[in-house]
Amino acid sequence: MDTPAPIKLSLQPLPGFRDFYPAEHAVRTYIFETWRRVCRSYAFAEYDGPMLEPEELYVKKSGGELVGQLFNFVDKGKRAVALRPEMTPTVARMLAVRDRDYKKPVKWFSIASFFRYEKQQDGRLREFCQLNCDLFGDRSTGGEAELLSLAIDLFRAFGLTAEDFHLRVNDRGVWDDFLGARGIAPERRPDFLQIIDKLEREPRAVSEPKLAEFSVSWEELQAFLAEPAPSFGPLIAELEARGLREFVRFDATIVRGLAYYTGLVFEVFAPAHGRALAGGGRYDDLIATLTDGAVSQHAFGFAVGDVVLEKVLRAVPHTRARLEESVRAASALDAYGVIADEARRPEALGLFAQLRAAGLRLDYPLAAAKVGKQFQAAEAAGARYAVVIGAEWPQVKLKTLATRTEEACAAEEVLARLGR
RNA sequence: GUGGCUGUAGCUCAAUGGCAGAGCUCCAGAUUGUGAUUCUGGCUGUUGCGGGUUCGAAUCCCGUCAGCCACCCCA
Repeated sequence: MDTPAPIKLSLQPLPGFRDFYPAEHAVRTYIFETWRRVCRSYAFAEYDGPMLEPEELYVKKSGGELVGQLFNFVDKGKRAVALRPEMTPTVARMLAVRDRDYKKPVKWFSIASFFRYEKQQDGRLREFCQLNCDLFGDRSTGGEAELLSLAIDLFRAFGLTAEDFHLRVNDRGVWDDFLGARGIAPERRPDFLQIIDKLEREPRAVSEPKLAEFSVSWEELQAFLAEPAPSFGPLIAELEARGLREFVRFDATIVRGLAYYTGLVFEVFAPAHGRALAGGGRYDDLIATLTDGAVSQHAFGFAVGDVVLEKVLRAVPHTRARLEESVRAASALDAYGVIADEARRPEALGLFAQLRAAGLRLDYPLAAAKVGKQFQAAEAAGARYAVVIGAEWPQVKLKTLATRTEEACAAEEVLARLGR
């Protein structure tokens, strides 16, 4: 029996997890607030669900294969549980339980953390955040266009343009038709879609033999891909009416990896990075699957991850500038209180309390400090004004830091002068 | 899960087998009622961790952990 080695406490977060110090947290807040603003403008309502779910919820819908990537364990009640790897099964479950309580269509969004036990690499962590937007109880082209439009505006809101991203849209139905016309059994559809999904990443020499197993030749497939998409006319018209046509491209090779997608699928693609910023699709059968048929509801949704989005926002100069300006503005103080005469600290504290109660963001030195230091602190905090309290109380001085101009006024006038 | 590269001060890095260093940051002072610049001083290390080779290891070897990158997978 070995004596256990003394455990040295690591000060690092676990692999794939992140500490959010104020600078990083401010960036995350900028992203989250932008997401919220856009979602609300589309009349989507925010919800959340449990971070921990029965492992079964994820196994049931896609078989046992993904269990190896779940962040799962057995709890003290001997339950097999998993930290949520995605929101869709949770939101589908929530909708199924209270289906009758909500008028259709249901438009919901959430901003939440997700987990997967994988080796981390560029843009992939073990904990990450996602925005999820879902539309239930609607199967119209108008609803699909609405969600695609939301997906576009979510990225335009950060300053990204059609140069930076576009949607790649397809309908899995085109492959059902393709396979049906060739007499290929529906059970083999997932395997076939796998080949299509990897078409872009794998060389022809790899894909061609796989296609041969379905009696599909390389030339035959290329000819099919070259055909114009048949049934997207109404969707295109909807997008054209919103002035969003340029953001959308139809591409039959987009099938998305998830097993539960049934019809329209899409991803938001950043060509300069060769990466997907978001992905989603229609999953009309999932709710019925989860409830063993007790509830059936149309569903269409997508998710946006925070990691790749932030990477892209930092890489594009104008979105980077916007991000940095927003972070700076969010943390800047309205005023810094300078206590020039410690004998007046009680009066100063009283005034500062009033200013804060009025909603101003204000800081001041917690202990006696030289006036020079206090102005340095005011500058470093990005304060717009310095309120100087000294021996001349109840007269105070109000200094505009950017212009270095100073004026005297009565203490009770400060709030009005600061413009609130 | 597989492979490649990399781990030295809070950060960026130097030191190629011979005294562990620099810049930046941070703190203090020059400057006891006004921010810049400058100058001066100060703090900071089990060289990721463990073992091996050697008179001597940050340096060479083995293992391990972590990070980055590419696979695998992608909810």
